[in-house]
Amino acid sequence: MARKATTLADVAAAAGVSVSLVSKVLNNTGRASEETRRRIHDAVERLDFRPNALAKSFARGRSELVGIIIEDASEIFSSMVLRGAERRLAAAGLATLVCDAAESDQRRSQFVRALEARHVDAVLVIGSGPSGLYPSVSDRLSCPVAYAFCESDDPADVSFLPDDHGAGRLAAEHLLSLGRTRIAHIGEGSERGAELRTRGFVETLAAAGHPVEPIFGDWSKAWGLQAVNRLIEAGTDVDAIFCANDFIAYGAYVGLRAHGLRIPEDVALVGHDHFSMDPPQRRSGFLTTIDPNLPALGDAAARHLIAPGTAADFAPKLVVGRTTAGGQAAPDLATLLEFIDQLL
Amino acid sequence: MARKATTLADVAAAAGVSVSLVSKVLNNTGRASEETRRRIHDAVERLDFRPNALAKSFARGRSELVGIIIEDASEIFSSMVLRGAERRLAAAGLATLVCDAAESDQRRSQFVRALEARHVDAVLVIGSGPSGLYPSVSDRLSCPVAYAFCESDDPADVSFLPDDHGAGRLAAEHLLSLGRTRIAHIGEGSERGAELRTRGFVETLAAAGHPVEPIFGDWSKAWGLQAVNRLIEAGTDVDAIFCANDFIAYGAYVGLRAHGLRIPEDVALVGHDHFSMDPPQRRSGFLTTIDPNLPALGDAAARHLIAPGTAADFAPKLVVGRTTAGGQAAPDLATLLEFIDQLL
DNA sequence: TGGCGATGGTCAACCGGTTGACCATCGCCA
DNA sequence: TGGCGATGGTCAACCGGTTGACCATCGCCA
Repeated sequence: MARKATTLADVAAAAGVSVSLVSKVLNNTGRASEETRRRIHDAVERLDFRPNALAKSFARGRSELVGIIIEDASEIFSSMVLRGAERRLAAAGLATLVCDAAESDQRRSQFVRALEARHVDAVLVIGSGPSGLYPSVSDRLSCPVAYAFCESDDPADVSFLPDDHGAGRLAAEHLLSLGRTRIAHIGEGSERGAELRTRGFVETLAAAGHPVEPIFGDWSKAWGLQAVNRLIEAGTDVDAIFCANDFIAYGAYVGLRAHGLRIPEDVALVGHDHFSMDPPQRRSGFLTTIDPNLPALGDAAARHLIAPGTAADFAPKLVVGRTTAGGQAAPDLATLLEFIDQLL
Repeated sequence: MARKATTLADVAAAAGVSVSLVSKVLNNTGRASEETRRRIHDAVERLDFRPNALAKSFARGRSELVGIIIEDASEIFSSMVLRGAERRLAAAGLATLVCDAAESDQRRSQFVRALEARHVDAVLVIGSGPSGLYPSVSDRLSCPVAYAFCESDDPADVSFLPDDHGAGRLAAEHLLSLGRTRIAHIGEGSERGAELRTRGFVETLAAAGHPVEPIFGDWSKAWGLQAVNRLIEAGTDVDAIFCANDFIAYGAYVGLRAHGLRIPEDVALVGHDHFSMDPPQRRSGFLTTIDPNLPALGDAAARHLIAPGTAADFAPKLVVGRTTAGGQAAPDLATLLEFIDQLL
């Protein structure tokens, strides 16, 4: 414990060469004979030399640290983005300094100053979705900055947003591919992401000759239930529904079942988000849904910071479950129990 | 952007003093006349000097960085602990390097090495609850280490665990204070935390002359529902139930209502965890529950690292809701809708 | 045999702070 | 008037790497 760590100088002495040569050999720069390299690596091994990252950073003027400013780390979507970004950065040997700004201007400013002081190599901002513009912090930082899961209010900044329009299109294409034609959409009425999903969905269906009259509420299961009741009471004849998120879809499921409709035989059901809130692990297989691929979004933003220009795909993915897949066997007992728990 | 940052030397030149004096004045060490201090602070202001944290850390041999190894950052309980720890560390000017080990030995080792290389000042390990012992990493690190939300397998380490036994006691005391006497417990049968809650609950009631026969299942709403059915079908006469977590309590609520029982008039209901999984924000007011106070646990662990010996309280807290509080007005419409959504 | 490029290495400055040793000056007291 | 402690400051080494300039030696070719 705390025995003086071995330094480059120790290694140099042990190998009988200069400190600078050791540095060069370990960084694969400069020339050295095979014999000398071997002696140096031997010494490194014997003395268990691990370079002092602090000194290294200082000497290089690069901290090998990336700052991440996140508006709400406990929010599930942001945290997915964060997770994807962190993995990519860690793989590149970059550690991350995560700051939860908690929507506070003061905390945000404080963090920006702290990150600047620590000379981070780059900063990634993770916002709280596509609603509204994020106040740019780029001019207060002297390193590259990228914005993920939000759009900077400075057009010069690089922002990464999920493809909500594409998500809607994907849902529409899936339902069309199943031969459904009497299609409804239960949307959400206030957020930009929902609006884009609705547009992607409606436009794709319109182009295929199937006009849709979306109806709008909030993100809740209660709204999904209510919306289905409203559709059925109005006599609307549907064989497929796309819901703005999975909660709404769960509510819709209950509503459809309550009216004696079979899923997917009578009505195919598609959600969006690809997660159940019930115990932490994701469950899949039940609800067909669109996965917004948020870790890939974070990954793409991180890659942009590490190596600008690298192409990265973060398109939403269709996840087919039993609410659209036809002809599958009856659910087994475990699945059934899980499902009851889901609905409860 | 990227204009050469001002250094101590710039400030010293501007103030007409030596670099070392500036350093001493800014760190409040060493002596200087009022006049000189003023000139230095003026120069700092004018040149917008912000010390290079990288150089500072290097010179001091302290990184002002704390490593946090967390087994699953997306898990709600761990993340509460993390949040509490981060706030405390940030308040002390310490930035955190968070590593999500994802239960992988390899990643864990990798992180330990990385943290050691970066010369972090301390390391906090956040485990995944009181089940099992956490393999100590202290001997691979040359800085203080603390364990939160898990217990290290090395007795020499300092571990912080939630007081599950106290949580059970708290639930029992609350129900007793309401005059309930025919009390049941719906427990969970596999995890150590649940076991401790059960013991705290049962022991407290036994001491008060009210023996309890706990029944055990899993953490699900389905189990809560099933357990209530089982109790009622067995003819058990209860006026209060403590459930191992909130999910079970929700299920129990549905079961009780289905049997026409009023809550809290006929049966008082207490859960544990203090969160609803439905949309990210916590909702309260409905279910009486025990809050394990996990942010305070994280805070306490962080304080231990910053200033060992500091007393810190992280006892669980009783949160009284409408499932035990009697005599309150009927819920308003908004609450009712929220509740329906909760149950769905 | 003289010149030149390649090979294998050393030297010293530098990154930007911190810290202990040291020094000059001043006022006060004996 | 000599000595001493307090005041206000400077000097230089140090933290542990990195990097460009430079140098000696060697083999090869003209």
